[in-house]
Amino acid sequence: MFLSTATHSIDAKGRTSVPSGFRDAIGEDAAVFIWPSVRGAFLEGGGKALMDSVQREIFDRVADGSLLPEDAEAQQVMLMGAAQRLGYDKTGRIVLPDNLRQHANLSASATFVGLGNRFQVWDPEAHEARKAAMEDRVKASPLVMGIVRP
Amino acid sequence: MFLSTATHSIDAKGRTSVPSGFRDAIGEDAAVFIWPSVRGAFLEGGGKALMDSVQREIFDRVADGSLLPEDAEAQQVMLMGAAQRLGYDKTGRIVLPDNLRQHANLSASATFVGLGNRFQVWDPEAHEARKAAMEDRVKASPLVMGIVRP
DNA sequence: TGAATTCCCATAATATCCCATGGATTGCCA
DNA sequence: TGGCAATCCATGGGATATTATGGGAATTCA
Repeated sequence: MFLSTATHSIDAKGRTSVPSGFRDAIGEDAAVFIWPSVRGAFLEGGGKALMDSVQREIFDRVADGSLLPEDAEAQQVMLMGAAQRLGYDKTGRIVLPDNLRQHANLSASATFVGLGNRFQVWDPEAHEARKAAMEDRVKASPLVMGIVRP
Repeated sequence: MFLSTATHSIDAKGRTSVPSGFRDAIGEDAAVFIWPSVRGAFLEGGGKALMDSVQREIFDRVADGSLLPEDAEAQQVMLMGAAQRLGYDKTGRIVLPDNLRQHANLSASATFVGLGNRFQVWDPEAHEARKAAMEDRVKASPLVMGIVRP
């Protein structure tokens, strides 16, 4: 499970460390899958398990009629077509390709945000602003915590 | 799994490199299967596993009555009948036959787009236009990401 | 025999691996 | 509980391997 938030530096080679907790969540195949979000200037990602889930989810929805084949293909193009498999070395580092860096406006460092089954990568300042907005929204919505089924 | 997008040059002999990530996804039999799309000026393709899946899928749908035998044969003609098995050499290159090149209007380079269990091959500019359209479509349709079942 | 195709080698750019280091945290044991 | 040792983590730099691509030699086909 991808948990917590960590900011790591991006060195001259474009390398950055995947948070160690994320690596534990991924399992044996040492790689993350990252793609540009269609919803803003940040990256989305996960492990192999997430990619498999996405693929199955798209298939199932087309099969049960809740997603048009054209929409399914659009999502596949924007997700699978843009996603990169980034293997990390023994020290847990990936290299962020230029196109991903540019999409998220990443320069000296990157903020990894765990979201359970997936994670996001933000420019640190952009994430601060985003987080403030999220806090307001949470306060105005029905909180899950407190009424979770035991 | 076929992931990411890569544009590779087509040299004077008609050779182009299959993206290395695609080769990893294919396995031991060093070949891709490519055919002209019936939906537009691009190519569709995959590995041996995809061809087997397509064949089984067609069979199953005929068996459960959701596909007419005549339609099944039509699809077989346009898919199996048009598909080419293109083996790649030690450096990962295939030669794109003329009929495929012409169908997709390929000249100096080809863009490979991973779509999970399959991929597409586009002329680079055509793919840019297509991708923009896909992005609009994605923004207007229910996103799979974010609500993937854990 | 001529044209096309396949195979093989070369190369520059890039990505990957490997070792080293410092800082912080954790664990252990008195 | 306090302090020392060991471990883990993030990061830097250099060495190695891979990739994409060009060109030539060998082979096949008509």
